Amino acid sequence: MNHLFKALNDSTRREILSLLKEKDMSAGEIANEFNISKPSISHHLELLKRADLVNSKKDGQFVIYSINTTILDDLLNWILTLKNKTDENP
Amino acid sequence: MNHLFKALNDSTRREILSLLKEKDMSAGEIANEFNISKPSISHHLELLKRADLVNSKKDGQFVIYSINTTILDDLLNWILTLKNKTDENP
DNA sequence: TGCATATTTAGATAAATATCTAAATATTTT
DNA sequence: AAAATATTTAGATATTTATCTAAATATGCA
Repeated sequence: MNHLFKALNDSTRREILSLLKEKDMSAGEIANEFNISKPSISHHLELLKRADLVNSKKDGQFVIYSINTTILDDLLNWILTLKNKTDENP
Repeated sequence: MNHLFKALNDSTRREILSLLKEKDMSAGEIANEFNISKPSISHHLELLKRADLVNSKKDGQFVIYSINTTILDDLLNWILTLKNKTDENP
């Protein structure tokens, strides 16, 4: 859960997820959407990967990133648990 | 949204929310649950308040904190939007 | 084989953050 | 009014983090 919250606590990374929601993209394509150096974007992608929010696969010289939303179910459950004052109404 | 993600990106603050889910507590009661100084807890509570995740009301010399989960609806929607690949299936 | 393109790794730096102790403020009690 | 209790504010410090440039590591192409 720590990795997940950490990954989401940055607007650039959240924007990357929004982009990947629409379509898979290479690291370079993603970097072109921001006024941030490619190494910085690479670092952000690494944190997203560590949180299991994105997958990557090598395609020739490119690395294609895709979103993985299954991990967000954990977050959904965490939130819903917090919203249920007790477990009396599950 | 920035304040919200920032507030949640700390395990102490998330634990505070879990405590407040069960019952309202004073700042001191909260602090007693952690091996962290009271000023540090006070700082965490301030960040939770800035994110609108908790409310506080003064009761004599005590300050009673309570959880506010309505702001979590924004987070829920943000997650659900991300999970819907397109808006074709709303 | 050698050059161009794509991405990551390394190392440096400035800003943000969690924590502490000491002091200030507010309230209650004696 | 003075002492005790509860909480926050101030100021300091060590760690984490986002960012950069330069260099290293793939891969593709001529």
